Amino acid sequence: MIQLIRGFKDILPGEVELWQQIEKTVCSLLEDFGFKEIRIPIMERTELFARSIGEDTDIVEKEMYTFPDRKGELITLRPEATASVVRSYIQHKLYAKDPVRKFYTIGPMFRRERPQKGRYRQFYQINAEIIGVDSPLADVELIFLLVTLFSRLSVSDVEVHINSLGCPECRPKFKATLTDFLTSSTENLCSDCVIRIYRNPLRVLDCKVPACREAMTDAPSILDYLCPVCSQDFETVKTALEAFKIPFTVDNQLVRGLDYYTRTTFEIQTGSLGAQSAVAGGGRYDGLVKALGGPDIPGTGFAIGVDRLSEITGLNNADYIKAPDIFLAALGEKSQSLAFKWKCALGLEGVKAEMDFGVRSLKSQMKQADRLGAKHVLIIGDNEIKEGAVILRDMTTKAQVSIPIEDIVENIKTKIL
RNA sequence: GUGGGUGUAGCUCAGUAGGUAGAGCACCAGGUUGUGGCCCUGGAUGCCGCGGGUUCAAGUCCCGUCACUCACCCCA
Repeated sequence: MIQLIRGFKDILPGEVELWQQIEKTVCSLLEDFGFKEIRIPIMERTELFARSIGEDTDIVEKEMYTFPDRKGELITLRPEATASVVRSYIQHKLYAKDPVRKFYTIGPMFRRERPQKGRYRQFYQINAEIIGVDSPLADVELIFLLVTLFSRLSVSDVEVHINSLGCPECRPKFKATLTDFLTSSTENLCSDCVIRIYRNPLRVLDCKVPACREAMTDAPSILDYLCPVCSQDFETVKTALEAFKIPFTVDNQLVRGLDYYTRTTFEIQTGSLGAQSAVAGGGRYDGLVKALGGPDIPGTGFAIGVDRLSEITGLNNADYIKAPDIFLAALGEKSQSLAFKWKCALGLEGVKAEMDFGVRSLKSQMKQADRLGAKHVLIIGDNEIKEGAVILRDMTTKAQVSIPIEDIVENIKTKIL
C-alpha cells in the first residue's frame, strides 16, 4: 500500500464540509470589506523567499522544500503567501492603477517541520493583505476582521496579542541595546539563545526555556525604544482597539519568524491547541515592496492557519453535511431503469436523489435510505408500474402517498421541496 | 534535528505466565411474499506496522526499522 507523505493529510468528506463553511465565512467577510481574491502559484524562485523572509530565518534555513528543476534552477514550494502576493503586485505594476490594493488568497503552504498537533508539512492559510496604506488604522482593520471572524465561527478561548517591532529608524538602536544585555547575561541563557545573540537577538525574546524566560524578565523592551513616529503609530492602534472594545494584550516579547515585519505585529492565540498557540498572525511590512524591487510602498497583512482554525471552531460539521432529498427504491430491472432515468432528471432540477444500483430487497434499500439520511423514499416496483403510480414515503412522518408516474419529476418537486 | 508514547478487523480497543486471534460499533443476510431506526439469529473481514533474532512454539521476549502521535524547536 502506498501511504501519503509524512506531515501531509487527506481532508475527507465529513470533515471537508467544515472547511468549506470556514472558507465561505472568511471569504465573504473579506469581500464585504473590499478585499479582492488573488491566485498565486504554489512554486516560486527560491530567491524570492530568501530575500523576503530572510536568509537567517528557520523557514529559509531548514524548512523549505527547495529543489532544482530540470534545467537546474532552484525553485521552492511556497512556505507562505505574502512574498508571492507582493511579487505579483510588483510584477504587474498593480500600484499604477490604484494606490491602495486589498487582496486575499487561500491555499496550501509547505514547510518541512516535524509534524505535530496543529502543524503539518502541507498546511492551509487564508491571507489578507493591504498594500499602499500607511495609516495604522489598516492594522486595526485587520485585527478587527480577525476578531469578527473568530466570533462568526464560534471560536472561543482566543486572545489578541500585539507588539511593535519598530522601524529601520529605531530597531537598530534597540537591537544594539538588547545585544549588550544578552552578552552580559550569557551564562543564564540556553545554548540556542547564545547563538541567537549574534544571528537574530530578537528571537531570544520568545524562547520558551524557563531559564531564558527568567533571564529575560529584566531585558530591555522594544516599546521603550520606539521612535516618536512608531510610538505614535502604536498608540493609535491601541486607542482604536479600545474604541472597538476589542480586548488585547501588549506582549513586548512577541516576535515574528519572518524578517520583513515592521512596526505593529499581532497574533491571535488560543489555549486549545497544545503547543501551537497561534491560529492567526500578521503585521506590517513597510519595507518589503521596495526590498523586492518595487516602489517604496507600505503594506500590512495577516495569515490564518485553516488547519488550526478548523480544530477550534465551535461550528458543528454535521450541520453542513448534505443528506439526499430523496432515495429511489426500485424493485426489479424494469423499475430500476425507470428510477435511474428519474434520478438523473431530478439531479438536473437540483433535487439530490440517490438510488442503489444492485438488486437488493426493499428492506435493505430502506435501511440504506435511512443511513444516508434521505428525507423521502420513492418506492417503485411492478405493481406501481402497472397502476401508473408510485409510492412516496416521508421518512420522518412515515406518511405514504401515491403519486402518478406521469410528470413524475414535477410531482416529486412540488411534494418534497 | 532531539526526546517520550503508540502501532492487533473499516473504527475504538482487549489479548492475562510465550501455546497458534477476540469484543463492541460498523457492514452483509435472514427473522417480516415489497417498507428504515429497536430487538433476535447468522455471516464476511486480519501479512497482530515491516525486517531480523531467541525458542519446539512469538501478537506476546530481544534488536533494528518505518509510521503515527505528543513535546522541544519554530510558526499559521
